[in-house]
Amino acid sequence: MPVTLLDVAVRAGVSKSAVSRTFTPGASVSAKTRAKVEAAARALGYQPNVLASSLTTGRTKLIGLISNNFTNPFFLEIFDHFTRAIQDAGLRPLLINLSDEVDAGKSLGMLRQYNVDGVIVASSTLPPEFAMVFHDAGLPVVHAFGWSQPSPRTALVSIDNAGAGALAAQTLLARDYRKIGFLGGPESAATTQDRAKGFADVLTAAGLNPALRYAEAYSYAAGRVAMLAAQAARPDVEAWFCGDDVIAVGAMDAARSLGLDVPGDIGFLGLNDMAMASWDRVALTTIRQPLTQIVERSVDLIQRGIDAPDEMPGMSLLPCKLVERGTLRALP
Amino acid sequence: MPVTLLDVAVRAGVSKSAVSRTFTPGASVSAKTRAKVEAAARALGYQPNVLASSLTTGRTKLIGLISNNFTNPFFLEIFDHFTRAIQDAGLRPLLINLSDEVDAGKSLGMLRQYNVDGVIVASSTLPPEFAMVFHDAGLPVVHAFGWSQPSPRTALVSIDNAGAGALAAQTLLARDYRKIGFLGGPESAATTQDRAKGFADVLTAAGLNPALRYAEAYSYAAGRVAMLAAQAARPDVEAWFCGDDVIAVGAMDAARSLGLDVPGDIGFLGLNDMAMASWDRVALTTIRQPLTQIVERSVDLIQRGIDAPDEMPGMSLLPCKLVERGTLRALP
DNA sequence: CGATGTTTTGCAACCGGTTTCAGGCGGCCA
DNA sequence: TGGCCGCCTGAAACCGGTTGCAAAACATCG
Repeated sequence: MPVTLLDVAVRAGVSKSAVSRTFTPGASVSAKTRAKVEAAARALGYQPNVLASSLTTGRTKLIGLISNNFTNPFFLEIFDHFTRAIQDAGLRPLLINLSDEVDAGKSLGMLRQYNVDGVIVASSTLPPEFAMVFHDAGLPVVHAFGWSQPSPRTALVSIDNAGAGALAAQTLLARDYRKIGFLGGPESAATTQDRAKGFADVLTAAGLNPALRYAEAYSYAAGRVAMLAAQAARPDVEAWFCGDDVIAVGAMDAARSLGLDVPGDIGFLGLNDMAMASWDRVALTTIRQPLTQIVERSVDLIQRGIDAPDEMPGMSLLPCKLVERGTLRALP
Repeated sequence: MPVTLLDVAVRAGVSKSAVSRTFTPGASVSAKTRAKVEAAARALGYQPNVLASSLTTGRTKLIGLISNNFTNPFFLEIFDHFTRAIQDAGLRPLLINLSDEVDAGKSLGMLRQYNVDGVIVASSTLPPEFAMVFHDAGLPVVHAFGWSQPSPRTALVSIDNAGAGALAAQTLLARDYRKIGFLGGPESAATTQDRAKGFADVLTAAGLNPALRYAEAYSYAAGRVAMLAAQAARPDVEAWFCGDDVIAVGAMDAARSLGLDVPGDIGFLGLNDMAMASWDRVALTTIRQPLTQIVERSVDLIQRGIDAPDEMPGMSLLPCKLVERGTLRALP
């Protein structure tokens, strides 16, 4: 049923090679032949079969897009941007939902069956070793939203997590908060640790001693229970920097359920700037991740990795920006 | 670099065919040969190349997953379920983000290049004709969350939209609302029309005349502006049934910005039951779509379509259920 | 033990492309 | 007009698998 290269060749009265060359950029075909082939191809509605050509070229234009975060609404925005950027680069995303799987080997197996040209790991909770597995298998890989190690062995695009933590601390200090806490995502995630460190360093330098607490997941529910516990343990804290917007919302709802007013009695600062942070009923003051740039840079790096597999992996740490809304008290 | 079938054959001391047959369920191989091959394959870490085999079998185990809704948070849940269900069925999702593209031909071209085995269209705003394009091209297709036509020509899995509208109307009537409105999604979407009709039919039968209004998109912002306009035109309405949760939240925020109390002055009923509907600060009374079942049924139908391409397309309309929270006044 | 029937096996062709290679053709120059 | 060169072209091999077919191996039975 589908029309093949041979069909086009016959109709155009040329060889298979001629047709193939017509569709291969930079190949040697005369203008006359090309015209005949293109006419025939158009008449027949020919679509070259990427899979067949991948056999000889070794290129599928398939990118494995791996994530384990299908519950945090910020990731819908991430997927939106990633799928568009991948498509616009002439590639196609093969999506892998890890759920709770942490064994990269299984994903590697899946992706190798399809000969993907590269892999993008979009996750802030997976360890660098996860991405390394693909690297070791010879696949170009970019870890987006990952942990900024001193000398990363895979390409990495992320925010400067320590910098974001520092910005958060400065933001709270500037608003005259002195009893300050950090409510991070899962404690095991290195991104969380970086944020905590950048945050704590600034505060210690200011002679303060921040409370440090962690939610068990990047979710509303986890933020809620973590804040209930935090309020029991540290009711003195006046402002919390949360490692994620959705955790922040959960935490704020917990605070309100205890009769506290935001930002009157207690302040909250988020991280990400998800779409819902700007809803009236949320109006979360937060630190924005430069999502568009992270995605653009990731796709750019993956393409580089495909074109020049031997180049050193790149690392991009992008700066964050404060977005002022209504969950912190005003500047004095 | 990657190990091929031939490598395994050489190592096991058998022919290519023997190796191929070992990995083909139901093929004729002796236990002895199979053992040798499996040992060799294991030792070499062999992964059969799905793409190469697809050349002869015509099967890629690739499913095109198409959507144009990457901003409605409910769709993150949908993607989560779909990607998992597709993976669990031994298939892989090739994701296409339509953005504003409405020409199915372009997607068809992309997907044919990869010889996908089937297509799932996950969208409540795309017309049935969109899915038909794939059907006409000979590809199994399922339209999930689509419009329930009397005699669908492609497989369809969706809620009973008219039924959901009727349930909404009954819910509002039971709570003694009499001035009632419908704030739907895009007016051009047939799903919206079905919901409006089911809703209006019940109310007309009760001697009432509902206000009908439409938001321009399934988004918070669209819900907000639509409600501001609605309040200007129909300030008498006491309860609105919104065609989507996120529209409902936008509408409620608009109402609050006008000084109205929910549910004291005005009631709201949503549709979907997205995760955030249960957040304290939302607590939206809404009609739940049976997401898990819709996804399961869709994947089931796609597999049927692959196995028996000539069968009649199936249609599944699943019932919805009311989820009571805090945005409607209590039952009398 | 030979005849017959049933598995199992390898060869070779094929899927839809790409690419090497040798030769054909036309153009240019002397 | 002949010779040389460079650009195009088609034949054929190949990518990594699958599968029809015929022969080999094995099992069964009289």
